[in-house]
Amino acid sequence: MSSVQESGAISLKRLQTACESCSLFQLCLPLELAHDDLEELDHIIKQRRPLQRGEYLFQMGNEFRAVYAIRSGSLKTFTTTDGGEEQVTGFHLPSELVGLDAITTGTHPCSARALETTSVCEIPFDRLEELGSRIPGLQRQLLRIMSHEILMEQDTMIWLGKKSAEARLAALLLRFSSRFKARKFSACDFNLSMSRTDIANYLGLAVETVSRLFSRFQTEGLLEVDRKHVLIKDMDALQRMAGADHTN
Amino acid sequence: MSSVQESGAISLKRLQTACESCSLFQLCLPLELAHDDLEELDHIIKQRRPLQRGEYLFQMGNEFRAVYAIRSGSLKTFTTTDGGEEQVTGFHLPSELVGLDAITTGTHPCSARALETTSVCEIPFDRLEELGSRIPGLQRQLLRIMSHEILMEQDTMIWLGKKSAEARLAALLLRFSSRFKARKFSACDFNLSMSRTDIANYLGLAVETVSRLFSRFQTEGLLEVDRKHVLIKDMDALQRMAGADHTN
DNA sequence: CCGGGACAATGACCCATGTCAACAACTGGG
DNA sequence: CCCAGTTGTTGACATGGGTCATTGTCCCGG
Repeated sequence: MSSVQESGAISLKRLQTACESCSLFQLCLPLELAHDDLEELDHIIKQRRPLQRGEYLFQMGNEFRAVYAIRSGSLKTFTTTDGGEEQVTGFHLPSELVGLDAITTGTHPCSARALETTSVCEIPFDRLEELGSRIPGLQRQLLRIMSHEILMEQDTMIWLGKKSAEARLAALLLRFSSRFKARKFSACDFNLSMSRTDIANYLGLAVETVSRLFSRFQTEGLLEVDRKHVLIKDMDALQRMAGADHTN
Repeated sequence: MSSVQESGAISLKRLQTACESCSLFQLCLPLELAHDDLEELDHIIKQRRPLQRGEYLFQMGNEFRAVYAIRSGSLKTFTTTDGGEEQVTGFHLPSELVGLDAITTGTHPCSARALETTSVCEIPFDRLEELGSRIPGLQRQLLRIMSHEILMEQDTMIWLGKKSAEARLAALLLRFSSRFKARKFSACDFNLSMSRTDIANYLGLAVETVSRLFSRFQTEGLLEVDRKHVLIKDMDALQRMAGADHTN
C-alpha cells in the first residue's frame, strides 16, 4: 500500500514538498491550479516527520490548526465514546484530506491514527483559507472535496442502514478497489492496512462476522484472501452483492 | 412545525427575501456578514413559490444550479436505488442548506421532496461562489456549514453502525429536539412532519419496529405520542438510551 | 529456533429485529 | 357523512448476525 516512502533518517533541512512533482497531484488539492498559484500553495505546506504505525496525527479534542493531505501510507479516523468504545469513522488513503470535519467547531471531533508508516503534508487552515480567497480555483477545489466527502458518507449511511453484512463488506472492498484504481494501483490486488477489528467496527459488525464473510467469499470464489492481502477474482459478483439490500 | 408561512396567492412582483429581516438570520448563511455584504447576498437569492407536500425541490440526476435555504416547512432528501427502493438520507428544517452534496459532480445525487408546505430561498451556486471569493466571511461560513454537515453525518453513521433500534430512535428524537431548540421552538414538544415509514427508512429499521418503539417509549413514560405530535417527558432517559450502544 | 501475545478463524447458541398478516385509525374526496 | 385508500399498530414467528468460547496462525524479540 505504501508508495512514496521517505527513507530512514530525517534530514534537518526542510523536506521538499513541491506539489507539482507529487504523484498525487491530480487527485489532491492542487488540481487545476496554475503554476504560480501552485508555488504559493507549496509555500504554506509543511512536511512532517512520517508517522509510525499507531502514532496519532491528531487526537479528538485537539485544537484545529491544519488539514492534512496524505502522501503515502494510510490512516483511520475514529471517535471515542464516553464509555471508552471506539467508533471508526473512516479510512484514508494517499491524496485524501483529513481534518475537514473540524472546521465548524475549531476542535477535532475525531482522532486520526496511522495504520502503517504514513507521511502527510500539513496545510495550516488559516493560510489555506486566506489563499483560497485569492485563488478562486483553490476555493472551488476545496468545496468540491468537502462535497465529495459528504457524498461518500451518505453512501456509507446507506450501507449501514439498509444492507446485510455481506453487502457491507462487498461495498467496502469495492470502495477500496476503486480508490486504489484512481491512484493507479491495481483494482483487484491490494493490501488492507487495517485490522479485521477496525473493518468490523467501521461496518458496524462483529469481528467474527467479518472473518466468516472473508472465508465465505473465498470459498465462493469471489476473493483470495491471505491476511491483509486481498485479490478480487469476481468483481461483478461483488458488485451484485453490494447492490442488494436485505429486503431482496 | 411551519412558521414563516406565505399566505395564499403568489404575487407576481419579486417577493421580499431580505436575509436581514429573516428570523433564521443567525443560523443560516448570512451569519457574521456586514450590512453591505448582506445586501449583495440578498440580490442573488431568488424566492420561489412554496412547495406543496410531496412536491420535489429537485430530483436525483438533475443538473446542479443552486443550493437552497429552507425558510419554513421541511424536506426529506433520499436516493433511489436501481431496484426502485428509496433510501432517506436526511430530514431538513428551516435555516438549513440543501444541495451541497451536488457540488462535486454537478448533478444532484439525491432527490429533495417537501414533507409539508415548504418555502425555500434559491441561491444560484455560480453567483454564490463568485460572491464568496469577494466576501471572505461568506466563504468561511460556507465551509463551516459543509464541515458541520460532515460532522452530523459521521454522527449518524455511528448510530447506524453501532446502536440498537431504541438507541437510534432516541438519538433521532434528541436530534430533532435540539434542532428545534436552536430555532427557538420547544425542545420537548414538537411535530414530526415525516411518516413512520420515512423515519424507519432513515434509521435503517422496519416500520413495525419504529411503531413498537414509539409505543414502548410511551408506556415507559418517556414520551407522549399522538401521531405526528411528540412530547418528550424524560429527556435524560432518552439521552441515556441514545448513548448506550448494543455492546452494553 | 523457540515462546508469548496479538490477531484471525470457526463452531454452538440465542436474541433483537425483520417479516408476514390482520386489524385499527385517520384523511380526503365526493 | 361515508367510503376507500393510506398510514400506523400489534401479534406470531423466523432468522441474520451477535456473543462466548476454543483453537489456530502469524510475528517479533530474545
